Formats: sequence, C-alpha cells, structure tokens
Amino acid sequence: MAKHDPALSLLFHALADPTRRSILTRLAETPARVTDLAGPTGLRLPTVMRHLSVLEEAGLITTSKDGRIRTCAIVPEALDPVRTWLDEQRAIWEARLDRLDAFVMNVMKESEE
Amino acid sequence: MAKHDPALSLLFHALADPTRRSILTRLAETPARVTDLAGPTGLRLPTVMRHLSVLEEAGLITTSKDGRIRTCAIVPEALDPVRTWLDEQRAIWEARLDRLDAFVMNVMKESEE
DNA sequence: ATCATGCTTAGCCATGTCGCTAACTATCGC
DNA sequence: GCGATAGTTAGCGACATGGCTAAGCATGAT
Repeated sequence: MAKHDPALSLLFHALADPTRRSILTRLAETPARVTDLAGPTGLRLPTVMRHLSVLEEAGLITTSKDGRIRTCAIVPEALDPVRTWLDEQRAIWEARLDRLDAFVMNVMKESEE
Repeated sequence: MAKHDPALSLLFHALADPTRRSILTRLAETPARVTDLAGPTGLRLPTVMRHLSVLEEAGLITTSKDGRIRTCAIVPEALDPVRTWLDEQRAIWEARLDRLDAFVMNVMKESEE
C-alpha cells in the first residue's frame, strides 16, 4: 500500500510552498514561459527556476525548450497520487471514528490549555 | 479562493514527511501515547515530539495530557482544506485541458532529454 | 521518601530551503 | 557580427528541518 512513498513526499513538499502553488494555478490557465512566471511573483529568474525544478521533479509540470524559450505546462494527472492517498486516509479515519468517541469526550474534559 | 493560504502550506508541509505520514496512519487505527508512537518509528522521544508539534500546528492531530501521559489522536476533518484545494485545482486543470493540446503535441515532438 | 516512567526542554550538528547577485551561454533580430 | 533577450549556472547568506544527547520535571507505584 506504499506506506513511505517518496513520490508522495515530493508532491506534498512541492505543494507546501505558496509561490509554487500560485505558479501552478497560473499554469492552469495556460502554459507560460519562465519570464512570464517570474513577473507576477516578483521573484528573480533563478529563484523561479528553482521552484520550477521542484515542480518538475515532483512531476507536476513539464517543460520544453523551443529556441531560447522554455515553456512550462501543468501535468493534470500528477495530482492523482495525492488524491488517492487522501481517499485512503479518509476511508480509514472515518472507519475509526467510533474508536475516537471516548477519546474526544476525554479531550473536551481535559484540554484547557 | 484563498490563493496563498498559510494553513494549506502548514498542512502540505506536515504531510510531506514520511515519518509524519506513518504517525498519522498509526493514529488512524487508534489514539496513542507519545512512547507508543516512538517505538515503531525507531526514533527518539524528542524527535517524535517535534513531529507531533508539526502535526498539531497543522491541525492534523489533537493531544491531551492525563497525568504524565500525553495521548494523541487524529482530527479527521483536518484534511478537508487539502481536499477542497485539490478539487478546485482539478476542476481548473481539467477545464483547461483543451488549451493544452497544442502544447502537449509540441512536447511530444520536442522533449527527448 | 524513593525510584522508575513518561514526557519535556535545551542545545548541538548536518543538511536542506529559499531568496539573492554575478557571470555565463544561447538564441533572435538586425 | 552586435546587441538585446531568455535562460542557466555558481555561489552566497539566513534560516528551517530532522536527527541526536543530556539533563530536567512531573507523576505513579512501592
């Protein structure tokens, strides 16, 4: 069941940064050049490049170079593993909710911090 | 719309670590003491404590102390923002798939690296 | 009162992250 | 070829992360 999936770690880590998430939503509109992505963020090119590497290594985007222009685009199915993991967790978590009842009541009594 | 949601960053960052994910799946079975969580991971107590703080600050778990024993439990609804974000993204990404067609064909022609 | 247990705090170390600048390479338009 | 444009590489600094040990504190059992 892939307990310690490294791909999952890459994905979550890539998504943990607000700049990278905004790059993703920007790319969701339409593919863009590196400079196009740097503009809105207010970041320098090398900085954007690094974010793009992280996104690409996580498999969230693809890039291709035509002449001196590198175009970046999202890879829609890249989020599938995340969604799968989330579904698995929700299934387990909800299945065990009954076991939590006693604990929750304990918490409501105890946690006054 | 929450473009740069800090809570989302906390969540994704918390989930990016395999150890923390395994702690979560362990807690999905049943609430546990700190020592119970340290055992399987092979990590020292202070290390586990840090992971627990990260998880708690992200809102993924609750802890309560009874005597000298701290009990940890998952917060099932904590994953909701992640799920919401994923749903939003999928909606946008899929809606723009048509715009990607031209690019994808370009990629298949270009990317031989 | 004493001792073992369970957690907590403080602090160290190696490594990773995120921003930058400066300098380099590679293309495109003339 | 020359200069502007687009991207890349190298390397720096500040800070975060993930592991550890050692020592402290609080509670429960004897």
